[in-house]
Amino acid sequence: MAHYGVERQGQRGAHVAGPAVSIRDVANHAGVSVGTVSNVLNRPDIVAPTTRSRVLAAITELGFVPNDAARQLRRGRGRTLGLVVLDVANPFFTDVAKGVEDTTGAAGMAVIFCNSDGDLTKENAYLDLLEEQRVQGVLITPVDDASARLHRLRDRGVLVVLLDRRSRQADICSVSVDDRLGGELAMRHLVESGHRRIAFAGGPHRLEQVRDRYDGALQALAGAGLSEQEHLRRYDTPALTVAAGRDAAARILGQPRESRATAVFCANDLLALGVLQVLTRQHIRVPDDIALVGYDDIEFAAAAAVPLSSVRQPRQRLGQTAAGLLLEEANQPETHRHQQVVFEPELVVRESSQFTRP
Amino acid sequence: MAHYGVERQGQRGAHVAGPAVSIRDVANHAGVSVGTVSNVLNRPDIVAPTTRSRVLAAITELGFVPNDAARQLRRGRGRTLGLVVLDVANPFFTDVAKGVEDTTGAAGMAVIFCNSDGDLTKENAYLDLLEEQRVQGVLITPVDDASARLHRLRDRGVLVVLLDRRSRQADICSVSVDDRLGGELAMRHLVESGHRRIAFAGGPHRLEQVRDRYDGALQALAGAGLSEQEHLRRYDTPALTVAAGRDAAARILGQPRESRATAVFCANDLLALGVLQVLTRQHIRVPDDIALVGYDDIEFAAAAAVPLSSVRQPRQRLGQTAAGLLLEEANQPETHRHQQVVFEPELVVRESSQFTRP
DNA sequence: CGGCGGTGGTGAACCGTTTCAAATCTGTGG
DNA sequence: CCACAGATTTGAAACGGTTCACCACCGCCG
Repeated sequence: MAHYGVERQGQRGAHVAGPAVSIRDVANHAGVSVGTVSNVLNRPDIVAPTTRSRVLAAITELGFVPNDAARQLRRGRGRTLGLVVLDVANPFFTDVAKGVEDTTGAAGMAVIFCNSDGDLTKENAYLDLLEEQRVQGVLITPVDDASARLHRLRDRGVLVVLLDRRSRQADICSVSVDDRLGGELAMRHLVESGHRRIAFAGGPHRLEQVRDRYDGALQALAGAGLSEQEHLRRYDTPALTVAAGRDAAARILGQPRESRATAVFCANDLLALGVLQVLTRQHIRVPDDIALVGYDDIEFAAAAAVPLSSVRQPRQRLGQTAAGLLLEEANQPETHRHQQVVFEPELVVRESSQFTRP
Repeated sequence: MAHYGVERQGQRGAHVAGPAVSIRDVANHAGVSVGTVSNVLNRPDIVAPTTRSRVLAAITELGFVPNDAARQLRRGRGRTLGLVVLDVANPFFTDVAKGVEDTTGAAGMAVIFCNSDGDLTKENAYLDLLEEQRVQGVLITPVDDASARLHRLRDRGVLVVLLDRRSRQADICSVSVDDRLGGELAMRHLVESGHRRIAFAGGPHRLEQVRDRYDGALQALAGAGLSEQEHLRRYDTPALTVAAGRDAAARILGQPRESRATAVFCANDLLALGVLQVLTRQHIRVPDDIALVGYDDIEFAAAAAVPLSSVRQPRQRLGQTAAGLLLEEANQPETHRHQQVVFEPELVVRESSQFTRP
């Protein structure tokens, strides 16, 4: 697909780009010293009104744009922060990112957005990069535990806040959602709907979110007096994507009809959408033949072939809160206390799991 | 929703963060000069093997991490680049972003991801920020024309590549998809399927993408000898989101049955999903009662309630190509020639528009 | 009229790299 | 034994801001 036509234009690339104007040029042009210009920029109140306006005029006239690298070099730390997520293509994370941006944008900070893709190597590469950038801090959903690496970062002065992951150490802030509870809610709902052969699709189990949701599911089973071996079957996926969901569905449908699961709980909505896609394509009725519950309640869950039951998380709030904690720690280090914020998830029941078999 | 429990931990925030180790410390520790350390970092080949390894040892021993701000200050430009998109929450843009990341990551560059949200004020604020960061370049899908602003950027030495938008000026690279053609394909398909009352949902018309897709649709109509007034009706939306789509659907359904559109062409898939959601909820059959075509062919289009016909764009490739052009211009400014790459879209017909009325 | 407090403004040091001319070292051929 | 080329290494000058000790000036009080 996508043939394309390139149109070459005669324009040569070499561009003039006159030497950038510096604070020094502004000072000359306004007939003041560099220190004064700097003051106009940073503490306008301490410079006399007439001087100030003269400097400001020079600034606009010359089109001066301060060089943040220089500022940063002198001040020690810049005004950017890093956000490392597991998957940009997952709407869950883009919503979280929106929340982060809300908060940081208001504070005039820039976000360097990094996508680890669930790959430890990429995660590390990005952390290196962020450290070289001397970011104020990092908001991260780590691929695995990573606490050693993160503590090292901290010791070097980079603030760290865990996102969508509960911190085990009391000295690192974290903002998360109770995934065990979420898993429990979903599973209890299925059990109470009468399901006795349930599939859990999710992975990699390296991800704490996946493990916790699974553990929560187990707990719900146990709570109902049902055994894991008899009633739950795990279908591991290599990633939490639509494609992985399609694959898991194929495996589930590979089972003989009489022992096949009557309900599937997916570790996130992308998986669930993938599963759903295969089920509908094979004319398997949802929820009548197989019920389905996802996780995250992304916007597309409600718009799916069969509106998807899902476990809702306060995505945007997650991002806002995490960014807020980071900014607080950056700006009031004396009064800041590390904390683990844990939100509560909420089950949203839609058609994909609405009542069924006895 | 989302009550939450905070658990405050006794840990105070104040953290030691010993003074960052600099190239000077490394030099001392290794018994060489700073120049040599710098050489080890940047041109390892010109330093004697024994010295090199001694320096490298010192680096790891002290845990030295180069300060990019200082490097940038000296070199003039940093190793970051800005990406400004209209909507992070739109999978189209996250796929584009993935493409950008592929290319830049391989080149060891970081991406500062900015979300203008279709808001000119935010767009400008982000451009200011990127300029202060002295990014190498900016990949941007502008809210409106913006060429004045972008040229000013350019003149200050920031490379600019237009993304998903064709550049009118020959001196700026652009990577886009032929939106007129896309609109034409979609509309022709509907017309050929027999539809004679068609709705176009999209907006704001400030966005060139929207205008072009609409114009393409008009062209297809004209090509079939059908008049705009009689056969097409525009439903403007304030944004290209699912919510806006739901709203547009309500307006479309507000029409009397006999004059109501029998097909809807949406300027993007998010809108289409919103429309679809309302239609299914109101038990209006798709495509029998109303056919539907979206645009972008995001992953969720195929997994929708009724698999969505859509106009596919090479999203990831768009990002890769744009980033590639930028890097090329940055690294070989002498040989670089500005160019406008235009990809061709492709109509993907699915159930939402599969044949219908005579 | 001299001393004084306060307001504005100055200028040089410094942040951590890169870069480059100059210094030093190592062999080598004469 | 020396001049000389090539290979390494050195040291100091930028880069563009922020910061801070210090200076100049002004009006006021005693």
